[in-house]
Amino acid sequence: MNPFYEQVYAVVAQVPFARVISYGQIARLLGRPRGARQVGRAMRLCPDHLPWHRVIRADGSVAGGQYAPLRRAMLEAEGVPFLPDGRVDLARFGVRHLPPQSGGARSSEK
DNA sequence: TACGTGACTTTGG
DNA sequence: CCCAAAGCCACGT
Repeated sequence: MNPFYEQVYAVVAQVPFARVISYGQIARLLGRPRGARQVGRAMRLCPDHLPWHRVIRADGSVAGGQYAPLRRAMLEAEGVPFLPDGRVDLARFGVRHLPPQSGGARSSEK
């Protein structure tokens, strides 16, 4: 397997509970700002031990084609609320840097 | 080796 | 605010 894929899996595995990240975000962390699609391709392999359901689009909408609704349910089960638009509030649940802390993502503030 | 496709992102109308 | 088009990278055929 190419190192890039392993890197993608590593990042996704580091994503904490009740938190989401976008394909482009992961790609950027790996040094491939244009590799968002390749991240999606890597996710397509769907490693069972990975929280692949925490990986969504940059706009907050859930991808995954046939499994999109399933992933949405999994996220809600973790405590990630979905907006009526069918999107996640990346401003509060979008991981900015790892490890993620309450900084900016706290639901008990302002 | 070349063409087509896609779990994406960003910019323009 | 919503819709459409272009750009990019890898993999499959």
